Amino acid sequence: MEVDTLQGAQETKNGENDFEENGSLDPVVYQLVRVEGDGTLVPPTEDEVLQIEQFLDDKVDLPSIDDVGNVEDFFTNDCMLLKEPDFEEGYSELETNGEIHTQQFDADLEVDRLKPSDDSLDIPSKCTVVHDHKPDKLNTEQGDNNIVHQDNASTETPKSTVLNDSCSAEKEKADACSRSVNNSSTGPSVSGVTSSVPDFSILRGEVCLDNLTIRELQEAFRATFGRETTVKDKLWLKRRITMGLTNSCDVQSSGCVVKDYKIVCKDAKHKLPTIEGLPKVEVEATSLVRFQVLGSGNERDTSSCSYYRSEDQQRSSNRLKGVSTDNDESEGTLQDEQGAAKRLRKPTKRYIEELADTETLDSTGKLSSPGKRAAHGEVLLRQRVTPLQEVDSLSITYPTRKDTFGGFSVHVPYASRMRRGRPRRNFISFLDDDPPVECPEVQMAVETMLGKDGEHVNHVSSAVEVPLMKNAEKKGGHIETAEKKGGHIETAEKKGGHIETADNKEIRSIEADDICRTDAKTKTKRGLKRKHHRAWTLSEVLKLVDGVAQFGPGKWSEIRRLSFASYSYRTSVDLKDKWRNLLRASQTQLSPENDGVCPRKSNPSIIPIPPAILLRVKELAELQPQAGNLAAAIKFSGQSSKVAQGRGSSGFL
DNA sequence: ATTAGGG
DNA sequence: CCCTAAT
Repeated sequence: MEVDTLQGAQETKNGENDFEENGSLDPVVYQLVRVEGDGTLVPPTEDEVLQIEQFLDDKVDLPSIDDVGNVEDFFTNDCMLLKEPDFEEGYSELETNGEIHTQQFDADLEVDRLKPSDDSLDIPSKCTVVHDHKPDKLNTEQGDNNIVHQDNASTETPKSTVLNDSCSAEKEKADACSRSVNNSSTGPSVSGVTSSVPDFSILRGEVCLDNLTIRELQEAFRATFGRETTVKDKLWLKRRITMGLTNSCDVQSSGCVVKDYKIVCKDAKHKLPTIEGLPKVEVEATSLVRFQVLGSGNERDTSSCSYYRSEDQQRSSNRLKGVSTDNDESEGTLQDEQGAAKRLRKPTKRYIEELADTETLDSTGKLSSPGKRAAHGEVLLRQRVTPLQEVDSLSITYPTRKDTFGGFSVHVPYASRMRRGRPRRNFISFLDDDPPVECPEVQMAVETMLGKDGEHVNHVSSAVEVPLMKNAEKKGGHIETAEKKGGHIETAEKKGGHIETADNKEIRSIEADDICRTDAKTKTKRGLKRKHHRAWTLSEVLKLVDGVAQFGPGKWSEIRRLSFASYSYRTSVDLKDKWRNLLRASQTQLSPENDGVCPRKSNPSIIPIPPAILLRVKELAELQPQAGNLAAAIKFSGQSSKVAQGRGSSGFL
């Protein structure tokens, strides 16, 4: 047997980094290793590394500028990430300093007075203690793999009882929640159609999370995250679901209503206390967290619950049945038009070259049949990877390096520390030199960044800071001045050269990736250095979806400017690509043929995109009749088998 | 410079 | 993600 652990080594700083003092976390250096049965540490595979990094990434991404000021919620969320009780195996996070958590909890409690009973503060009782590896105490916390593990279990074993129960429960809730609209039965009825597909209908329409039973909450959780949970904790579930749907840690534990996968705040009074300190623009400006205050504060949840219910559920039933009938006709005709309207392009140069290559290879006898795409692809791939020709392509041959931590000497792949690392630069100088007096948001943002910074900056070699400036000059400082209203940032931009601001409220430091990328691009002629693959975060996906909902598909540059201002590494092309993938995913993964069986489930390191989001994607795709699914439908008609199986990278984070 | 599409 | 055509 083997146990996978993520071992963390903390660099102690005499409590200087206490949260209370400067708002930053204790820096923790994580290193991913695999602990074999005999206790030896073995470097992980690249996939594992990436997976964990993604996990960490996600965590760090959470308090993105949108959530400036909600520090306590960041912690809450952080705790939740670590806390979830229903874990069994997989990677665990070992933290050498158990006090960190309690610190966080304390802080959380302190700030979070309105939610004194917030259960998410519970310290997990199922912590496993790993001994002897470190002088400090080690707490294992829930990792990432377990999530997937759960998901597998859930997809493989249909739980009819749960579904049935949720059906009846849904009715109950409908009764309790609404005075009219008795067709609510249509909603629950569909939930039984596919047993293995999460019942997203539970999130369809307007649902008061407060009124759900634990089981319903669990179902909603499953609809949100695509995996099951055994957590019995209502508050936890509610918060988690809310966070999932709103993609924010800025959630409240009660008073929230889900309407079509979006969190609708019913009660303005329930707003978090921290928000009051910030200008309202801050909250409203974030397209992501759209707290729509429906009605006045004294309006009760139940009253408006039923309001949207009827039409929503009708829509949902239609949708779940597949493409509605009346749409079929119009879409059919539209398809042709669209297909004709689709951009035509002549074969690319590369395509021609590839053909030529194939032929030459074929003539030399190295490649048997030029028609076989697979073989062709392999050849091309090999050509691309051949290391010897490009000496400076450092990415190809990284064996392992010896690394020591905790007195252990371990071989660690270079890849694991080649990149990663969030902000690689401390803002101290920036703060000192350029005090943004009039802009409290910026101040808070910087502080938050510092908090984030502290987590990672310590294990980052300072070497990257050198090319940073150089790079900043080259690329104009990576500054996004899209909607800058005041000029006071510009001083900072001259100094730091790595500040990206939009709306005067989003600040972000350039990542080493950017540097590597630009460097590679300018240095080496043809980008043999690929942009580092950054797995799409759930939050990013949500931002994208929201952006599309807001600006419409195709407005990638707009979306990037407004919704992705804090993600300098996502280009508009990236957004476009991701959206395309999401579309595919929404069409394959949600289709009944797939029977909800998550494709590629062989690889448990990949988290499937929550079905709820996919549904939103699908909605948006249907809503925008111009392109999307129609064009795709044409295409799929040709090679439907491939698509039906849902291969390809779509649908996963 | 952006967008769409193929790979 | 990358590349390139089209706009």
